[in-house]
Amino acid sequence: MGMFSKTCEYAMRAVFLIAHRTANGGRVGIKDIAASIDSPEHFLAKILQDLSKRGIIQSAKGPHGGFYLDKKNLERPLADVVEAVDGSSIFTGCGLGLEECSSERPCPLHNDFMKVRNQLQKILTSVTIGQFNEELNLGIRHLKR
Amino acid sequence: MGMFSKTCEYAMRAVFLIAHRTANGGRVGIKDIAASIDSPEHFLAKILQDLSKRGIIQSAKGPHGGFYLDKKNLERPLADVVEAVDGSSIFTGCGLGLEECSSERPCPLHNDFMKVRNQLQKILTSVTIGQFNEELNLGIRHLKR
DNA sequence: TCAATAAAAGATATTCGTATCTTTTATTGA
DNA sequence: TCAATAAAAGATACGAATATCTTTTATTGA
Repeated sequence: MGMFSKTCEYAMRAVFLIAHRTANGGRVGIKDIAASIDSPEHFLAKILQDLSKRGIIQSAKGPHGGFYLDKKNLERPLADVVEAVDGSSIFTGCGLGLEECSSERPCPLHNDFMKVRNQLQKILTSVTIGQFNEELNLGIRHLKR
Repeated sequence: MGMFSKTCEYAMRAVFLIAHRTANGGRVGIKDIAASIDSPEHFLAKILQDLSKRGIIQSAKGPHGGFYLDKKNLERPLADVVEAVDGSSIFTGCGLGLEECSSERPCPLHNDFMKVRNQLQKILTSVTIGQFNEELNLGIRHLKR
């Protein structure tokens, strides 16, 4: 696996896609999303249900229903999605898996890993969900394959 | 999970411990290692068997047997351990899990993630397995809890 | 040669992330 | 009111990572 769980990868791709597709109003359905980001439909549905319950994305049932994002959520940092799905351990956990690793009681890699984690956190908190809408429109950023 | 698999975390802690314990000759047994890094003994045994087969660590059977490291392996970069266990995807993979993510066909986070991965790779290739022996002796670095 | 030691190897079990399928609930428009 | 739509919710399945236990092989020293 990469830096994040598969679940989290799908979640990030999905929120980017939803932002891109609904920035000008409207909603996008689960089938459409799944096809657009190349993810298993029913599995993604579970993930989006969860994000919806947490208020990170919006959803509506029935005809013309689907997923969308309100203004506030468009400006939300991607870190919120990651934290909702994978937890905050990616930002705070020890690289060697120690429970009590800290500056006072460091593992061999503590100092080095702090830098990596901080950089990662900086990126994920500064990137917003809606930030790539234009580049996705232009087709110079991709969410599948 | 964190940045690496649990298997990889155990592997890293184990090689640091073996280096620390056998730098001045001798060997260290699996029970001792497992207790010293707080890992399940039989599971760790499998991991070390694999590292041994790959030549990243040395082992000897029988009385006074155990695991150890030769001079060459002491100077090996930690990246070799990570790559042996988790593969190289941590250094090269797309943050969003895309197969064909590249500078020519980037995902939204491609540029940002390249920096993180490069920094990680730089750290893991510059850190050697034997680098922390002294600090482990002094008890200012830890490998358990 | 033999008994003790310790890793290697094999078999099996468990847990969790991932995935699929079915049923239910809410919404819409005719 | 009704049929169609689409997400929510529930149940189940699958596979890989994690973990445990047993048997085998190699080595040592007496």
